[in-house]
Amino acid sequence: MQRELAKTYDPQGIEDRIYKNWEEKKYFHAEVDHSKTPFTIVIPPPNITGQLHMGHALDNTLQDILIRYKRMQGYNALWQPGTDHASIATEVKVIDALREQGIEKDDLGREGFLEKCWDWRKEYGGRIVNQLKKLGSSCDWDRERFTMDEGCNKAVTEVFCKMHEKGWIYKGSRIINWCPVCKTSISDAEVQYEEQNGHFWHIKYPLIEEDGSISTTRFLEFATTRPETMLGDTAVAVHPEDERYADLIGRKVWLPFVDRQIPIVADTYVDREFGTGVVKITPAHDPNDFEVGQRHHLPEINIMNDDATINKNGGKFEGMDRYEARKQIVKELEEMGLLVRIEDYTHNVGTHDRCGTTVEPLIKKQWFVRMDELIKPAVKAVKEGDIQLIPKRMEKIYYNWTDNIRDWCISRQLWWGHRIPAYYCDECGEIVVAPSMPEKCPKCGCSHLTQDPDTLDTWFSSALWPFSTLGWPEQTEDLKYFYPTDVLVTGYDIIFFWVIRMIFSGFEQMGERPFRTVLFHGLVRDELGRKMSKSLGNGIDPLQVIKDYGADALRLTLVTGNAPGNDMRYSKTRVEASRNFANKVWNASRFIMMNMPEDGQIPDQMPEGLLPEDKWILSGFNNVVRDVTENMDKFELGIAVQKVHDFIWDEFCDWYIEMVKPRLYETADEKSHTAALWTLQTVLQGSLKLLHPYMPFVTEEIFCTVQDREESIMISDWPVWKEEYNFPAEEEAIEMIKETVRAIRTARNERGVAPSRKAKVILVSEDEKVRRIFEEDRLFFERLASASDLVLQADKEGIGEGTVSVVLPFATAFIPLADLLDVQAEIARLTKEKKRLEGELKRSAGMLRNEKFLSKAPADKIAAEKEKQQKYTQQMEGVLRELEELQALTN
RNA sequence: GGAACGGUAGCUCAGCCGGGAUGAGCGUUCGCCUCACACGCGAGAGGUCACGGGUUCGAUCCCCGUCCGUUCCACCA
Repeated sequence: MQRELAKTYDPQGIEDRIYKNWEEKKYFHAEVDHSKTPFTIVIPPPNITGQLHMGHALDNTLQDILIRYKRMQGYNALWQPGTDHASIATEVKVIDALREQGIEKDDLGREGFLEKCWDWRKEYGGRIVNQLKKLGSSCDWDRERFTMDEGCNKAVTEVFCKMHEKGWIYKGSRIINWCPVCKTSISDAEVQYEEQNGHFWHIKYPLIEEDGSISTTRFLEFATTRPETMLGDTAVAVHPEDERYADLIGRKVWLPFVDRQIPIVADTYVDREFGTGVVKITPAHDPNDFEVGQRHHLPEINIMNDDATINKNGGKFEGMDRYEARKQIVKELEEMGLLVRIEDYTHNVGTHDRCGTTVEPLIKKQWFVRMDELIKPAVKAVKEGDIQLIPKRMEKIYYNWTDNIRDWCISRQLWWGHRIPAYYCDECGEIVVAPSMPEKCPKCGCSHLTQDPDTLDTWFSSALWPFSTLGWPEQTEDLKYFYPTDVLVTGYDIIFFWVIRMIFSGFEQMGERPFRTVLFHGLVRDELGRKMSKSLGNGIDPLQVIKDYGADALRLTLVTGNAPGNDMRYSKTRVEASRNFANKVWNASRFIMMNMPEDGQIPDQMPEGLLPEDKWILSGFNNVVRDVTENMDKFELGIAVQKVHDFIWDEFCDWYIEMVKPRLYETADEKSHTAALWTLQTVLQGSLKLLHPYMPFVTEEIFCTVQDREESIMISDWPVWKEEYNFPAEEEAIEMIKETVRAIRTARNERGVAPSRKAKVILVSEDEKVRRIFEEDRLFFERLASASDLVLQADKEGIGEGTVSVVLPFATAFIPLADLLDVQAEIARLTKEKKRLEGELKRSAGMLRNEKFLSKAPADKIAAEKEKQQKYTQQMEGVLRELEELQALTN
């Protein structure tokens, strides 16, 4: 049984071997089993273009902890994995890769390009999956899905057709956000506002006089950040109650360059206080102007091509880039005397979150999802608590979005994605939405139809993920059994993109919430608190961390000391601390293995003759089991793992193992020896189980390989609180000894006594119970307190001068160290102690003298305070006695 | 403009749904290579819990205000 084990735990190699074994044994696989309760998590599907970053590492660590915990608790735990086609992200990458080979997207044509995308997916789609495995993720890989696999495609088509039929998906001309580089529309959620330094150009348009001539004296002045849009102006607006312009409403101004006369309209949208109180109106290129235009039936003049160059509506500026046109227009306005001044101006500019290009709002015919009705059940579910958001404050962010929701633009002018199942009749233009190409046009009967060239927003398919992965639209057994899922774990940054859309899709398609709980986590930032980003180059590669420190260390680091929804900082020293803990666990186990009997046999059941320290640690373990389980059920994973960590290190290793050593080295008492071994083994195993969800590899390595056990820890039973492990009396007794040991150590330390130098300890206590406790535990007490001999007595009989005294509430310990005794130093030490006790007694007395406290505070608080006071009083008496004697010596 | 989060030991952060700050890791001081572990052991030092009010017998915790930091939403042209 005894074998050579490395002095330090080295995760390299071990982790891969263990993971492979888990996979081979099919431990991650879940099947419908009505004898068990399901527990389901669907993975936020990583992009196929993705590389594992710290955000993924955190997200998947949390999911793995939950799924492993529930699996051990006996749930039928399914972690449904898969990847996302990531429409635009992938398309951009493929285009870039092709360009390096000198190939343009259009050269290949749609079919050819899509082939390249699928090649890409084949090559890189598995990469992130393998990286998730390195982390230890216990996903059911047999069920791996892809947002563009056959089933998901079917789900997308089904939803599109159903919602179209219901009138909730429609095609319309609306103002949308356009990316001139990606040449596609994007949704509101994909627009990122960035503060930029720009200019505010103050411009004036001449008034058209009554006789139709262009005035040379009367102008209407306004300001704009985008002068080039004036080419598309179809009005200027003032506030209806603005006296300055009251007489001008209904008249016209002259628009230079395009030589157009445009009306002055009155609209409350205008803020009289801002600038001159005049706004130019460009309905085709500004969302607010668009609305003004609708109200006043203004023409919408699009002045831009898809690449943001000016189109033929821009007259002589046709063909110019938007910024070039801007420059030119400003210059010419100045020459015409229509430029009043230029002001520096900092404002927010909408950019495309993928490529950073400034988006252009413009009018396009696109497909939209009507949101007003769809969102209602999603709001209700959160309001009524059917879906719980953790932390709760995320609800405010959620409602902020749902309350101001706008229709969702879902069509994209991209090729990689789900092609919109709409077909146009080449003859009559009829639109048919159907799962597949109709034989002929239902209106004119001709057989020439063309499918809509656009694809869907990538989030359209992700929104269906919780049920499409389980087989929907088929009514599969999996779907009935595993849906709704239990927990969704994700970052708060995709609450709008994904979480909300899954919720309303779940209600709409399944008639039920997609998950009960959403556990949000924050961002992993760098050591300086900055966001990790490619451009900053401050990203930390989790795979490198795994290589250097092990997956367990990384996982522990990511979950320790972090509360839901809060951002955290990555730091190397924290990973090192985690690695050190893995090593600590390893060595504690190594110690136990080294002391196992040759045949490895220890009793299964609790043996007779457990000593107080055995009962103490068992009781402590029992409490940790209860607390940790409670914390985990509340998703307080950081707190839970802290408790496991502290128990293993501070209680089990630092105290219990040290207490038990004499019994292991001196095997004279067989019964005591066996009791110690059984306790060590029982508490170690239980602790490993509690730790397993967090640190799956090291716990498995010890549980299986080191302890030579067939069955994996990951399918073992989660510990439960047991009455037979509950020993409150021993807890109290051992705590008393610990306190004494610590006080003696401190006193010796202050005297500069080396630990190797042992001295006699005389413990004086009138309390017979106290003396009995120390008598029973003298074996380890002597060792821990560096006592050569422990003498117990009821009074100070026979204690001579030259002893260091350590005053405790229940006893006083005397250490004869005549040669080292410095009376003045002793007096100083005791005086300090006296001062501390005086402070405590004052506080306590103050509270207990306060009649309002006595009359209003709960009884248990009062009792607790009285107990404290008594304890301090006793200790104070001892300190004063000792001080008196020492002072007598000096006289 | 609206909102949220954070301000606790030198650093990074837990915690506190009102009752002595025995908080954690790292760092630091002193002593130890003590037969599991120096990725370690023992013992310390270190905090007006941002500031000002209020509620309360009692506030680091609840309420209001202020300052500082971060973020989200809106986008006044």
